[in-house]
Amino acid sequence: MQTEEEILKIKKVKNTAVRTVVLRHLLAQEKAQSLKDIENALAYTDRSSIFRTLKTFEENKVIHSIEDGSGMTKYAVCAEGCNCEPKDLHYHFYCTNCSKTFCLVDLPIPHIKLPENFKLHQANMVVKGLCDKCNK
Amino acid sequence: MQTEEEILKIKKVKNTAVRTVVLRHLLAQEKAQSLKDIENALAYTDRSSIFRTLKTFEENKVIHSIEDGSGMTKYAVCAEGCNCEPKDLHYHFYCTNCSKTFCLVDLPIPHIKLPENFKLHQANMVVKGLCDKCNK
DNA sequence: TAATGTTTGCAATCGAGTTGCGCTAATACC
DNA sequence: GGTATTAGCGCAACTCGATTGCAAACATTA
Repeated sequence: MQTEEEILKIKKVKNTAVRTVVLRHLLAQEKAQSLKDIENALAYTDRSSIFRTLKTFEENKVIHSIEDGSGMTKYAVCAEGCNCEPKDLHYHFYCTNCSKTFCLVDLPIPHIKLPENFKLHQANMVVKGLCDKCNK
Repeated sequence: MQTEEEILKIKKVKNTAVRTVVLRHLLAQEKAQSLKDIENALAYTDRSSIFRTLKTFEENKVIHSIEDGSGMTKYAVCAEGCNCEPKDLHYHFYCTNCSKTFCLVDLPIPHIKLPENFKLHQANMVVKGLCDKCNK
């Protein structure tokens, strides 16, 4: 397990107080977090600072973002060695009851045969339903 | 090809002027449409009326919605016989250049093995890149 | 026809995301 | 060390898609 400092160093992102606490929070969660989730967890850090931190992290592939259809973009730390290329992508599961988003990292996305001359760059795969806790 | 009236009858949605023009517009497009797209196309129909019409259509499975990550939900008419169940789902392609969303209806979603006790209800699969027109 | 329910248009509101700006901290340069 | 330059931060304001309250118009039923 890498520390926040190690991750930032590897991804060539300068370390700051805000970046450390945001990344620490993301590492501590097992579910992808929205801007609001992070804002609530870090009471003394401004929303726009968190927002810009997330942008920086995403540009430098520290984290990846997920559009789960909840209306809020969620963020999760990339796995070690991830370059956010199609081959690094995985499915996400969004629980429609508890609104949590799970990274299904063990479920790689199969090869997708696109129509002629289409070029694949990215993918956002979200399956929705009930998670184990809500499926009672 | 079914007419608007036939579709609404089958899906048990009462026909009205707004519903007819919205559905006609959606049927005439080959790309999924956003609320704004529809609003622009139907100059004399109020946005909130279109919005509520889309909600009604979605509830009654006349259309399905797609979150393509553009920030605007897009809508497309369901194929005949579609019940918006997992087996009816398909991938969508979002062109990051022209912002158009394509339904890849010929590309069914493979069976997804979820973790223990997770229940699949829906899926929102969007691959992103360049469409044939923009991939030059 | 009267009563009731549904649909529509307008205006206002909500909320996630984003930006401008001034201050402060860090870094580079002399 | 001292000063100039750059980067990061916090606050407040703003954007824009989505949503709602309300009253008028329309449709349905008794």
